Amino acid sequence: MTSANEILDERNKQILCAVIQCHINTPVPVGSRVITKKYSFGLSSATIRNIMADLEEMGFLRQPHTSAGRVPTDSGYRFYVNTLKGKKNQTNKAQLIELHEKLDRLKKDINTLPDETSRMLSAASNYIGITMSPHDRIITLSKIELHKFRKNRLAVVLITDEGIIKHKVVTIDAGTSQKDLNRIADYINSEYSGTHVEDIRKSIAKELAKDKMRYDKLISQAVKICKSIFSTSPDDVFISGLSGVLGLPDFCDIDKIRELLKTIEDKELIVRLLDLISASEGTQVFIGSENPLAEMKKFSLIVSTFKEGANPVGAIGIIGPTRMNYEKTISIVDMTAQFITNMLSER
Amino acid sequence: MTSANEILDERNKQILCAVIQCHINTPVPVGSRVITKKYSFGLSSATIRNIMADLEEMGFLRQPHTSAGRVPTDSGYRFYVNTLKGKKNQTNKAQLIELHEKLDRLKKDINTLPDETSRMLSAASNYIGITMSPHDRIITLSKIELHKFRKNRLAVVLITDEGIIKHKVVTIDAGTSQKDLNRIADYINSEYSGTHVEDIRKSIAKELAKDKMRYDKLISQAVKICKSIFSTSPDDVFISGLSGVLGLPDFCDIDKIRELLKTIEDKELIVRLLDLISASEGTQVFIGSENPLAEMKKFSLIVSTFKEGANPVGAIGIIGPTRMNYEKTISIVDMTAQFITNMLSER
DNA sequence: GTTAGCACTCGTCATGGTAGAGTGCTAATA
DNA sequence: TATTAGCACTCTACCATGACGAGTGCTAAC
Repeated sequence: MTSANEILDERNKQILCAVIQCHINTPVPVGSRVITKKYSFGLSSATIRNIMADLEEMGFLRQPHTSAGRVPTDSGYRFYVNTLKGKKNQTNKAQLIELHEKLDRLKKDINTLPDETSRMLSAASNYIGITMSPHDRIITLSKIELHKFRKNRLAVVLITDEGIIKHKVVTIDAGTSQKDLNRIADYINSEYSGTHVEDIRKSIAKELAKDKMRYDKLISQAVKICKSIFSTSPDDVFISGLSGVLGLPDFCDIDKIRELLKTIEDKELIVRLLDLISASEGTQVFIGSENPLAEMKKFSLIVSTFKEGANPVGAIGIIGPTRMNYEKTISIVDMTAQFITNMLSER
Repeated sequence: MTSANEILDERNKQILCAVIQCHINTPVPVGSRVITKKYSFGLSSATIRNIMADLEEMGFLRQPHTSAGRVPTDSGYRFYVNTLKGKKNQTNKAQLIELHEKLDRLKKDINTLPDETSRMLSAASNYIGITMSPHDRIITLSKIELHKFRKNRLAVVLITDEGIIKHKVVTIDAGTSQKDLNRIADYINSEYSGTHVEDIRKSIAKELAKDKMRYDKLISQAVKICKSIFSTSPDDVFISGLSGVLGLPDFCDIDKIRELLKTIEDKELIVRLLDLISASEGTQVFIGSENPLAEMKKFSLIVSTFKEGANPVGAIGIIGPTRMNYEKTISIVDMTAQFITNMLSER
């Protein structure tokens, strides 16, 4: 917040950051004495106490109970994260190299990439890694294939310019022959190849709205097929690192765990979340109550998008406790997104 | 175990079952008094106590500590489950109908069926539902399609007689044209259509072992492609109901939860498990230490397979605490497997 | 073979007392 | 005027204690 920058003088800012760093390292409320010991502000614990009382009044810290140390509030963390943005990324070089190596090992197949990436994210951060495959809005049809089997089943396979493959089984009129289907496929391919899938859907909807009778039976079948395959599905969300996060002292409460699991299990929710987020550019940080999802207001979320050329083709992110190592985690998410973007452009 | 049937007389069996039923209903050790109150064996608590001491000696019950009631051991549950097998399924009629309705709502698409089913299983049982799509061993190639994009990328799409679609992206020689690929696809389709995928893999391996030079470049490409797409992947495992299970008093221990999550997160493990299991017929019950997976020896597992004609095309199961409502859960798994088998044969 | 009765064991819960960490306030200091 | 030393106060965590209740095992009587 700029407001925080206005209210706080340099010294108070430094002490606030010190408190937060302390608390990120050790999951207990931090008292005035530890600050004087660990940092050399040249101030006594009494002075630190006064300042911490001020910071509490301003809403950056709070006391779990009287005569305990202080813990940061969401706005405290927010201030801290904002100061991080300003300064150059300080993440450990060795760690950086390790991350790069891990990323390099990811196969260059965009279809397995999300799963691998979410694993990698959780391993690197010790929090929960999530990835989402591209939204239809930004993927481009390369080819559609239709293959009939059984008497009235149709396998529809969609391949995009980005190398993404989607498939679906739909039911069709038993009368439709494979020859008809080939004609339909040819029609769609010639008409829509190179078009964004989202635009195809819109176009199809428009055609549907017009007088249906104007089209012959085949086209109406084609429209039906397209309509069903071009709908979004939450199958493309990958989440990992659940078991690891339970080791953190922040997750000692079983109800909190349940809440988290419930949110994460509902992939529709995560789709909505990442969808919402991929509208913006760059790496974003949501701290506790800032979280767009009500179910996640006790956790923090760091997300970014990766791109193919100018189009964002997917989102990645990390979910963790609000008491999170923001510096490290932000750089992991940021670097991963950039790395994947580069990787995709190299192909 | 038949050994139990030999050792135990009718009365002892009944009391053992009574203790187990009590404990399934309320998650506390059961004492001799509650047995006399809830059941009318016409025996005093003292007699029940003596019998319970006998049952403990025989390994069917155990005391968490002196002067606590008894809880069943794994062999206790095993005995109980065996008695269930004998008698006619007593599950609540209303529940049965509800289950049927839920199952009916599942779409008849074998590609979305596993996910939907696992959800349904967990909702019906309040435990964890898992499903696995068919193993290659038992699925039959209907058609393979090859589609080139970018300069050296190939989308391989596999459609089986069962209606299952699999896809993969592989890297190929940039020199291979779409025309060549069509020829390869034609070759595979003519040569292997109607063959079990597992057999195709074996055949391919054999051809590879022979002098490679005997085949022209195209065939060797084809072999390479087949080899890569016909490998198993753990993407076909669906798990749900995690958050629900945390409400159970059996999961009050955070370490136990972590153990469970770790097992479940590693889908390779689950693949191995269900693979192992689908070798046998019918509904199988694994109680605690009976579990084939070391990581799951604190939980119980009930599994079954569903079939397409004579071939099992997938496995379903439920994971829960050893203190599980076996009667209900077994019937849920059993019925679901049968229902899906019927559904598939109707198509 | 069954049962009543009794002594015994153990976990749970409420109580109280102590130690330690950390605060807020006040008065003294630079 | 800002800082600090000192002190009283508060609250938690921890431990020991004791009462209570649930449940057992054993014995003697039926």
